[in-house]
Amino acid sequence: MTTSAIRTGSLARRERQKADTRQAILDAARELFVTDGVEATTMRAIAGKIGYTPTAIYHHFRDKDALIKELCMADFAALGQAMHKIGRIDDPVDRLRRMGLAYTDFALDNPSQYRFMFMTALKHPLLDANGAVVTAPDEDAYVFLCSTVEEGIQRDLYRPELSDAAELSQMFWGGIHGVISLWFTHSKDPHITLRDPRETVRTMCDVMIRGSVRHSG
Amino acid sequence: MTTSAIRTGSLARRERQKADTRQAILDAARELFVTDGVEATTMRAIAGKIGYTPTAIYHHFRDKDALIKELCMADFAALGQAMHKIGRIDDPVDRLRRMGLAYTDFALDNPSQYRFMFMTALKHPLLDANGAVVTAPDEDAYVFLCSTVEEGIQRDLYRPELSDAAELSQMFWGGIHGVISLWFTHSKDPHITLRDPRETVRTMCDVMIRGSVRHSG
DNA sequence: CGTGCGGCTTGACAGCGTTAGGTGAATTCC
DNA sequence: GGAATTCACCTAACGCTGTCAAGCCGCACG
Repeated sequence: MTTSAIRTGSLARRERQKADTRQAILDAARELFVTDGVEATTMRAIAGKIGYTPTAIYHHFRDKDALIKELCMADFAALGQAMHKIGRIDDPVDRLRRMGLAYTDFALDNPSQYRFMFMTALKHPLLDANGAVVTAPDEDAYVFLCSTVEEGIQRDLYRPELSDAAELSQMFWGGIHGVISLWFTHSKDPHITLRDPRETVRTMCDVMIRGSVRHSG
Repeated sequence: MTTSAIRTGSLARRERQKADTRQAILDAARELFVTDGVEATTMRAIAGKIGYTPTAIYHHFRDKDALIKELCMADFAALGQAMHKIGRIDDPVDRLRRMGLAYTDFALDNPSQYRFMFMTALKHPLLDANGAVVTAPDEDAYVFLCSTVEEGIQRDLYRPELSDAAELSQMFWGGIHGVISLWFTHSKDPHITLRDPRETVRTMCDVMIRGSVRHSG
């Protein structure tokens, strides 16, 4: 009894300590990724920031990619949460517009995360600890977008030729994503002076919605 | 006279040989960049492909970035040329639509080039051999886009509140760019099945133009 | 014929992600 | 209580990268 209680207590403490270290790695990595960028952040820098050797990280994460993806998943969850806050709005078209603006805010407030989430191709699909393909966390936000568009289609709010919810969703998503990513890659380009991306996205939402709905006159 | 003729001849040959080597480097780099990607292509691989030592490249280009940019500039020129082929179309709105489709074709036909041209941030601005800031070659296509939009505004083809040519241009450009870049980064994502990007761009052009022009009923 | 220029090579450096093998303290077993 | 075991972490190294200082060597020139 006592031994078992001690054992479980010891085990629990050990696991908690390991979890703490793991979290410390994640925190250090997140901070460096945000300030220096993902590519420029080295495993050695992450380890040094928390007083460990680089190899220690490999006891908690398979490789650098796994570490990045772990952070990425949390970001997808945060994005999904931001999207769901919009869920209350009744009119699916208005909801779509609000989602676009919220998505833009998320991207511009978390540029480093956004870059990795949507501007880099994944090498191998996300795998969890068991090696199984992880149900995409971004499915959350994307499915929410699709269902909002689908709802508008069902209610005959969009023009009849725009009946493909997936295509329409990808048009909206892609459009906003494009303005955002152009801002990230070219805002410091001396040759092109970009307008404020929030303004451009706002205009784009207005234009796209007006071009999509029925009785647009 | 004769000596001067000989000297110039020798010099010319030498310079031609150097230019040939330089071009060989560019050709090898281009091929490897396209097949393996820019990041995955090493200086050693480029040099090996044409039978030189890696350091030989540094006698023709300041560093890897300069080599990449040299290729990039040629691509910008090609894109500009593709855009100018559209220049004949009278109606600036129709011209805009055609430019969007041509831009999409260029991107999907030259994915590797496009990736570097518009999906990576430049570290330092383009410098020519003299160290002066190079007049942006992409200005060509971008200025062409802006002037097409501006022409439409001048002719009162767009809605009165859409009077900012730069914002409108960046909205069109960003929108199309977004669909394309989402395709590049997520077309192999098992969680999201993207529609054919050409189709999505076509729909987007229709929607955006209908949402932008006057008398849209 | 000597001299020098310059394209190219040799050999190296520092840094990267990553790995095999070892250390030492905490825990468990007898 | 002493021995055995576990395991988080470290030491040392590997192969790779972009890049550079110094030297070689053939060709053009005085």
